Amino acid sequence: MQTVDDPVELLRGAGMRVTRPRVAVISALALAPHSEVDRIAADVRTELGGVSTQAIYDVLRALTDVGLARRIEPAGSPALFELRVGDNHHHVVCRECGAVADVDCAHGSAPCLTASDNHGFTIDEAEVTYWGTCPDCTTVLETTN
Amino acid sequence: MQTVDDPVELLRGAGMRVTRPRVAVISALALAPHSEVDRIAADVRTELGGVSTQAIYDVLRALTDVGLARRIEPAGSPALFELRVGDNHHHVVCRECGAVADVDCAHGSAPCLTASDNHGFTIDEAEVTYWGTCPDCTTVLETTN
DNA sequence: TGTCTAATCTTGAATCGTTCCAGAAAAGGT
DNA sequence: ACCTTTTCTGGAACGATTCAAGATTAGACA
Repeated sequence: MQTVDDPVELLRGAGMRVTRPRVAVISALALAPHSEVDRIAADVRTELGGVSTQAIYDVLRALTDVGLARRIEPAGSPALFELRVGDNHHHVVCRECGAVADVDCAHGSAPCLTASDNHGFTIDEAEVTYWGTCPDCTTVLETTN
Repeated sequence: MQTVDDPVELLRGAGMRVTRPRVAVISALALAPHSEVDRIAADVRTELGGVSTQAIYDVLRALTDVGLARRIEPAGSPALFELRVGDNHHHVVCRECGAVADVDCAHGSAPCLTASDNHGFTIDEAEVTYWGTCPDCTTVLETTN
């Protein structure tokens, strides 16, 4: 899973131009999945020096458009990005600190697509967000009480 | 289902003050579930005249805090509100127009709480969002092609 | 029924995340 | 090397939401 594919390969494979900001963004996401834009921008700047916020947004949009990255938006959180795509996995989000972890789909490959009553909608994706408390925050809460 | 409980009763039952804006917001939500703040504000103003946007936000927060309303935030959409609470139901969202419909949980009462690997998280809710195309937009898309 | 106080509402400004715009820079095919 | 198209920069703008301070009001209690 943690196969950190060469960013250059990924970009070429998707028929995209290889630019420093893009490579840096992919590297940043490989090291820190579920990062928000600010975090990604900070990481990229650490590596490259000055890069405009706009460039980060543009790169992330380009990556998600071609399917190299995925954008998730848990309620109350800014957009988060990850490189793991195409396997219909889900997420657990910590109510306390916002930490996010991956969760493989519990029901197989294309599972949750079954809604009891779809109201005539054509459903193509089921997105599951588990809400709870992460190990760290659980510890803190117990200590506090 | 469409039991439009008396807003005043609901508020009293929750130990909340009964104010015109609150009653109007509840009425608006009863008639148009899954409304965004702007929509709710418009409906409330139609009924009461001038009400500040802030008041709408305050009322909605108060209602969600006591559990009379529920806030949902589909990715890319402003917050939506509904009165149907406590039954762990889910939503279908139209990718084209943003229309939202309710979907009863397919797996029973407290179902989706089972994650394959919870990474040590304590999970208390599973939120499912189905993405697809609503009947209206399906028709339009077919006509266009 | 009048008084009092905490809860609520108004007005207006501020914040956050994100997008739009126009021009400068640069990747990569020819 | 050159040229076209894509990408990046800088700065302004935007929508949704929240913050802050003071005026108003619902409802408990005398």
